[in-house]
Amino acid sequence: MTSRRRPPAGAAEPRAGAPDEASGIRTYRMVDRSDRLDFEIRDHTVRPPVVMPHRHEFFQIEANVSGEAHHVLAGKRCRYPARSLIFILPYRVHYAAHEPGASEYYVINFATNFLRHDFDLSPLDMEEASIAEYPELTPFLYEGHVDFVFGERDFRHVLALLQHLAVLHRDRKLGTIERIRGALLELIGFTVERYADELEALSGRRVYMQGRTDALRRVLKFIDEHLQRDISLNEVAEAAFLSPNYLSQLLKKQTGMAFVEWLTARRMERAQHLLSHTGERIFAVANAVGFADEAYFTRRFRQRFGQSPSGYRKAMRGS
DNA sequence: AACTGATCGACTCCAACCCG
DNA sequence: CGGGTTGGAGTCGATCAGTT
Repeated sequence: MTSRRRPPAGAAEPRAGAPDEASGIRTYRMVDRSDRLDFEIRDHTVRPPVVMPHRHEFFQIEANVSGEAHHVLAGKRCRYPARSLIFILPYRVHYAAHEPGASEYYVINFATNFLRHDFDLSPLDMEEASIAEYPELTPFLYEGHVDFVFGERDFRHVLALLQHLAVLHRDRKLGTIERIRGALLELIGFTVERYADELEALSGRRVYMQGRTDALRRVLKFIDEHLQRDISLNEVAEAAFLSPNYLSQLLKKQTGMAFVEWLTARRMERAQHLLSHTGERIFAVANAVGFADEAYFTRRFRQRFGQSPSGYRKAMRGS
């Protein structure tokens, strides 16, 4: 971001549960749903689930322990019986509905770079990730095509992992994050192993939940490649051979986010990585993710994550 | 070094329109 | 009907200057 003024939008930085007024679909951030910005697990006693179609910027795994339920993913009603898991990729419109008062369930939320520090896929590119390169994404990619329902014995293992994660999350110390990551990978890996045949067959047929236009793909690629400098809507639109206004609408429709919102989200994800894994000064981190003004960067960071960049760095190093 | 306040203009949003 | 464009009004993010 150089000297040019950078822009806003009616759809500013998502406030708690980003209101998408056009569609009524909200986009939640970790800070909206969790005290922690990296990982959270909670059960049905903590708070009711969101029962309206919504998206989030993070990964989500839901586990229905008992009781009738169903979930709706991208408008398609899917099974979600007792002893089953559902895996939700960032930005997928979905919701789960449980039988009132009768269901027991767990919800796990985790940030996009929680499993791998070097995770470099843009959220929308995740939908077409290779399962050889990103095996941990497999159940997320094929949610809606496979019902991840377990037998009693297998689910005992799943439930034990969930309970273990809940205990770890409740009392974090130095090293706990690594244990949480390990247990989470075990949960995902266990699921992938149990459904390996179906998942490999789907992967072989290159079945995806939804395709996106080439134009949008060009846009997201361009944004990711130029995050570190000033990018204007006009420039991106030109690179994607679209009109700026149409690009604005397209992005909103596909992601629920306005151009600057999306750009800032990607910038902040990269900033989080730099803060937790390098000793770069705040000024340098701000510059590296395209903010010429560290002050402004700090404010946007706090707005998004509920804490300052330095506070975030301390928290990450301490946990 | 990190953060806040005040200001201004780039961008979003929306409705109407074109085109195939 | 879906993909794309146009144009104007109002919003809110980027910046500079100042403070902690």
